[in-house]
Amino acid sequence: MSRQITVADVARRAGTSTAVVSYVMNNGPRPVAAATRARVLAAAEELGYRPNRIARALRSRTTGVVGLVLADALNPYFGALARHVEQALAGHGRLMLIGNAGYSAERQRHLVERFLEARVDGLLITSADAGDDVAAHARAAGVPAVYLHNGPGDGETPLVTADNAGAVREAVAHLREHGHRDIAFLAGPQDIGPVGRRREIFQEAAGGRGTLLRSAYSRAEADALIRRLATEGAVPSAVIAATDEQAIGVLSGACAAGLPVPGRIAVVGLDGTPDSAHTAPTLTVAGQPLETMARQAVDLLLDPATPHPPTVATLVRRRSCGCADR
Amino acid sequence: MSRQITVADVARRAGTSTAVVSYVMNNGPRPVAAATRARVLAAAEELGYRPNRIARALRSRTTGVVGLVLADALNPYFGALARHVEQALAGHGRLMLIGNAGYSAERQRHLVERFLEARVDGLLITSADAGDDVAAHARAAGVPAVYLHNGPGDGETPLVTADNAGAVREAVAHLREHGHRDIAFLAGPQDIGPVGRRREIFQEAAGGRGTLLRSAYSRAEADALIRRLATEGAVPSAVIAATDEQAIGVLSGACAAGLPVPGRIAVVGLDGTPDSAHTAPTLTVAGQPLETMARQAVDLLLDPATPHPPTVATLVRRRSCGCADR
DNA sequence: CTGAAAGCGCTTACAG
DNA sequence: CTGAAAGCGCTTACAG
Repeated sequence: MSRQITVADVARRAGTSTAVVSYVMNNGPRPVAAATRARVLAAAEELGYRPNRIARALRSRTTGVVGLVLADALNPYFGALARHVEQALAGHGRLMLIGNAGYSAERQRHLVERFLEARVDGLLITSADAGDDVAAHARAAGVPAVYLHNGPGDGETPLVTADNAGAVREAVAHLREHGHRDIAFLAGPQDIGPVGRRREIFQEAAGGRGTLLRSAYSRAEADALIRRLATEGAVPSAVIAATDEQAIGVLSGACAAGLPVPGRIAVVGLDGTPDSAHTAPTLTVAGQPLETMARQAVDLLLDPATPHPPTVATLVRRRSCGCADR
Repeated sequence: MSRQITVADVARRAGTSTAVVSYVMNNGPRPVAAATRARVLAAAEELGYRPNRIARALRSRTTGVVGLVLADALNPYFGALARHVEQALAGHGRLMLIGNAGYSAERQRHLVERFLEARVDGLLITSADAGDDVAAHARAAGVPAVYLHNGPGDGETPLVTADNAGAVREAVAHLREHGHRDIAFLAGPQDIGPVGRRREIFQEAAGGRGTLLRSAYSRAEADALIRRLATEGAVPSAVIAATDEQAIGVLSGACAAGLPVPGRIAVVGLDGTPDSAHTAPTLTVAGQPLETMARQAVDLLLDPATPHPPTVATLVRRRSCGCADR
């Protein structure tokens, strides 16, 4: 691998200056005569010129890279969000640096610091807990940030949230249509963040009649919980899980314990992850518009003036609630 | 946000030169007197100095960033691989640029080109089809590349694969232990790549006695296939799915069609994704060592001399094959 | 052990 | 419309 081809090489071959090469490669900011432009393009092509984004970034102070710090891409809720964020960024010609913080505030800070060193043009934070306000850190460095899913909500940093209230209310109303009066809510270990809010909203919507269950936000823990409830004879007839992960765990736990879904226990999730469409039985969800949320967050990051109407959850009737197969 | 703090600022405050600041920040390559070092560190701390990796990269020709091009992070097999790759890279202090090619050879080429422009230190390719040899493109640019999961296998670019043969054989042997004689194999639409090889190996292992089924590598298609088979009365008593995605689709399709798993149809997957542990019923898999594969690929990328013993699949007995619950 | 200075490959005022 | 040259913030020979 010989020395890399630079603007100087292209300029020489095209019989022009490096400035003009730059103007051609970037379509601006100065106009270039059509003939000159053609010569430059030809020279670049012939030499196999590949612009060095690093040099460009140093000079222009913009890297074209956005950093996404997220809790855990293996959780399909975050994974789907990440996927849609990448797609939205690609639509704007941006590259994505990704870092999983794995529910650790320290690792989250570390990642943000590394991303700032890498001079990302912006930071997207999709975190499980809003432990400390990492966006403030970014802002102090002059880097715009947007929270997606969860944030301190102090109005300083834009925040795109799920429609927590709408999702819970849709789920409760739908289960009532199926005749359920005593609905259980499977919350997380503590009521923090947007998912914590879902518990509050549930208790409002249920008018104090609901049972409260708790497990970690994981399939394994929700699965174990249902098995335990089965041995104790304390299985509710309907459960709304704060997250799809928990709902899926309820499904596998119910299966293991021999509890028919939805016959013995109806289940509804509140995320609307892609996974929910292919469980056994298929999972009814009050689904969040994950793609819209991701796009909105990206648009907001790239242009803070973007309007961002509140997200709205939609009920997706599948089989776990008692609806018939489509 | 005022002007950014540079090595020059730190040097001035520490009463030394920028060279020394660099030596201190990088722990080399020249030694620095302890007292000087302390002054530099103090100055950097006081000024809130944040090294500019872009400038560093331009000069040192190394960015500390690795690009991962993968088929689709929403597929848990690729998603888990990506997660483990990131973890392995983080262990080496590297950042990860990620791009989903989504089964499009063109988008894959585009991503590789963008990553090369961004001057990644290396490229990891986890692709569904080895359409064209993008690693050759990287190598031509002087950037090392490693294929993970699938590659042209011409020996030019290192390749870390799953243990396809081992997985299929374990699955067949185990289903035989359960008394199954006629085992069906759910292959992809065509037999390409490593997953395509699984079909060949199956036919060897089954001694020509197996039924061949086909569907896209997705939950939805496998689900639809099983429902159709149910209406036709052509459901096999045991099926090995080429991918966990398909196996999970079989589970949801069987549930929808009222076919008990494993009673009416036993199911085994060949990936060992995290998802397989929490299906209903839980999915027995001949699992691939995804974390080891990811780590190996990263080690190989960073140091081509790393030994890489062949991966070995392990049978994980769960309920879908007919084994009792743990 | 330390300093002065060149140079990585671009972009962008500035001057023509 | 085009060119000559400065400068982005580092690292690294080179000289002391």
